[in-house]
Amino acid sequence: MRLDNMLLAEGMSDPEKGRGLAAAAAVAAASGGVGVDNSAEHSDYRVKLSQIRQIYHTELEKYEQACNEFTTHVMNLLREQSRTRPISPKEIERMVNIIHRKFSSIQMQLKQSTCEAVMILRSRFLDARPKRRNFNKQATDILNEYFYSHLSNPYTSEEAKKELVKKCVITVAQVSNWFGNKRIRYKKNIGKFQEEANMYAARTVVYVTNASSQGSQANSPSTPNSAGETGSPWLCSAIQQVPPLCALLQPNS
DNA sequence: TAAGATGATTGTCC
DNA sequence: GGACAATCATCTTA
Repeated sequence: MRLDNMLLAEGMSDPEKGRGLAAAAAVAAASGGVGVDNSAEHSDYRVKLSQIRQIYHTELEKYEQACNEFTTHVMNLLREQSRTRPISPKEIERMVNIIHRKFSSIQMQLKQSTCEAVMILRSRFLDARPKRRNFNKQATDILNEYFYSHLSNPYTSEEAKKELVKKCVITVAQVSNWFGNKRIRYKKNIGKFQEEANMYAARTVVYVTNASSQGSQANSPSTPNSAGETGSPWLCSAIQQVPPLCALLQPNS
């Protein structure tokens, strides 16, 4: 019963629907007019689902035909035997029932295999984790600028997060992930990030200098938290191990 | 193609 | 619930 429900949910119970979808999906796939990877994958999924559906119905028809043929064959045999011994209608009915039970158990196996195939297909196409994409250069730049200009306290407030989300065109979770990864990787290997830190710190210095020379306050990144700030535990454990960076980040440098 | 870089996930701690 | 640390999975580069 559960198998039937699942097959019904996947549209397996309607052979015509299967053919129609298969044709539509095949046309979509062949035309190449699929806008995004996702829908391309989904059309591939539909094509494969339709193939499974067709195989299922072909096999089902075959089994039904075989069942009928075998039943007829056994009936004929019984009729032959009835010449030599008396065969009651009950006995014939019993034999037919046995045959039908056998074939329905085979059908059940077919349904089970079909369900398994559909589930594998689903897990491969629909439930699969989306592929990772690197952020674009601009987004990485913005995130790095914020990180290095807030080295003394590289944590994002809700507001800053929202702003970074807007600027980088990524999600809040991605911003949080990025900062989480960055903090850990920076701490683990400050030496490796020194050059990068110097570069972004220099950028910030230039930016702030330009901004102040124009008589305006720097507004990007939001609420710039002077990187030269002292007293932060983070600063102590991280930035102070990079003397050139420290020098660069001194307020009066 | 291997190694390194990087975004995402998971488990743990506070 | 957020931060951290370890790890996974994928991408990029030499």
